[in-house]
Amino acid sequence: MSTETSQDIAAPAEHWRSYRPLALHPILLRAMEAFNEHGYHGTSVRDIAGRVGVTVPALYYHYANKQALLATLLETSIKDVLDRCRAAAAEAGDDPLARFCGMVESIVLSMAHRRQLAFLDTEIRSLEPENRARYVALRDYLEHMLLDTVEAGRARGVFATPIPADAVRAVLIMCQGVANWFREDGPLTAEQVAERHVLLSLGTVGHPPAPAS
Amino acid sequence: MSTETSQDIAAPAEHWRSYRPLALHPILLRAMEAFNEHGYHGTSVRDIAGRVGVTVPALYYHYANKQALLATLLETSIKDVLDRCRAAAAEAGDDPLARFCGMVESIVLSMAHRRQLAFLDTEIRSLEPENRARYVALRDYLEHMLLDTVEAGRARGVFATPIPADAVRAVLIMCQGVANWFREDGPLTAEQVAERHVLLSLGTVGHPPAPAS
DNA sequence: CCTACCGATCGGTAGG
DNA sequence: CCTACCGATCGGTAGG
Repeated sequence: MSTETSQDIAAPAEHWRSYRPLALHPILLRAMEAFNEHGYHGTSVRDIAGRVGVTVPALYYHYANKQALLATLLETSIKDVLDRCRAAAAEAGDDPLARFCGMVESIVLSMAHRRQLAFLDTEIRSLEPENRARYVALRDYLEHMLLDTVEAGRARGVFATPIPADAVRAVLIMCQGVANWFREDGPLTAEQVAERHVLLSLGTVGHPPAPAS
Repeated sequence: MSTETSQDIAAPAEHWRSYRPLALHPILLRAMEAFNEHGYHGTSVRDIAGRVGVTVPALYYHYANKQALLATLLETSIKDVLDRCRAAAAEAGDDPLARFCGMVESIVLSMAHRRQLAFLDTEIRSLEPENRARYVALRDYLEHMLLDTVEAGRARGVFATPIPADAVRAVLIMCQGVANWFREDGPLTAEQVAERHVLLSLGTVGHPPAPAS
C-alpha cells in the first residue's frame, strides 16, 4: 500500500481495441505466470518469490498472502474486460447488432491479448468465498449486459434464437475458451480470432446469414 | 493391480443415451469429488483416504500415486464420451446433419450426466506429460470426428460456416462448458440442455434456420 | 489393508 | 518513526 496499487495495472485511458504490454507489478506478473503453469495450489509462494528475485517475506510485505495475489489478478482481469466491453458497447450506440458485435469483439480481444490473465478464470474455485462472490458478480454483470443486447435484438427481429439466455452463456463460454488455446505465435492474430468469433457468435444467437441487413 | 481395474468403470454395453449411476471404485469416486471441490493440487491424499474411510497407505495399495487417480479418472471420462459419441454417430448413419446433431447431443449428455467426471478436464494441466498426451490425443480425435462431419455437411450445403475448424472448436468448448454450470437440481434436465445445445450448435456451424430441411 | 514413519517442503512469521 | 527487506525458523502437511 505504498506507491503502487492495483489501479495502475490495466486500462488507464486506452481505446478498447488498443493493448499496451501488460503493466503489472512484478510480483503479480510472476504470480500470474506461475498460476498459469501450475495452478494456484500447485504454485508455492517460494516459487513466485524466486521468479521475482526477492525473498518470501519481501513478497508478504507487498501482499497479505497468496490468496490476495490471485484475488487481485482476477479482479484486475475481469474489470478490464468489463471496462473494454462497456466502451465497445458505448461506441456501437443503440443498434443491438452493432452492440453485440462490438461486445463480442472486445471480449475476445481481451481473452487473446490478455490470455494469461484471462486463463486464471479456471482458478475461481481457489478464491475464498468473499473474493469469489465479487468476481462472479462482475462476470454475471457482463453476461447481463450481453443478454440485454440479445433480447433487444430479438425484439427487433435481428436475432432469432428462442433461447437467448442459453445462447449468451454459450457465446461467453466460447469467448472465454479462447484463453485456453490462443497462442501469440499461432496462425491467427488476436484480431482475426475476434473477427471469427463475432461470426460464430452471430450464428449462435441466430442472426440470419442469408438476408442483407 | 489386483482384483479391479479401470475397465469395469464406465460404459459396458449401454445405449449412448442411457446413463446408469456412475459406478466407480470408491477411491476413484471420492478422489473425483475431492478434485472437483479443491482441484488436484488442492487435494491431499489424506483427504481422499478420509472420504473413503481408509488409511493413506491403503490408498496406495490400490493406486500408485495421486497422479494415477487423476489419470485414470480423465481417461475413463474421455473414453466414455468418445464411445457414446461414436455410437451416436453410427446410429445417425451417413447424413451429416443427423450425425452432427447426434454427436452434439451425446457429448452434452455426457457433460451433464457425468458432470463431475467431465469437470476434471480443467485439471489436464496437472497431468504428467505422458498422461496428458494420451488424453489430449483422444480429445483431438473427438474434434476430428466432429470436423469431418461438418466438412461433409459443408460439401452438401447443409452447413454454411466458412470456418469449420473454428466452429467445431467453439461447439466443443460450449459443450464442455456445460460441465461448469449444469446442476442436477437446476431448472433444466440433461436432455433439455442437450436439445438446446444441438440448436445452438447448429447456429454456430451455420445451419440455415429458415428453410425447411 | 494397518502402524509407524521418512526427507522435503508447505504457507506464513519471528526478531532485527 | 518509515520503507524495504534479511536469515532463520515456526507449526503442520506433502507424497511416499
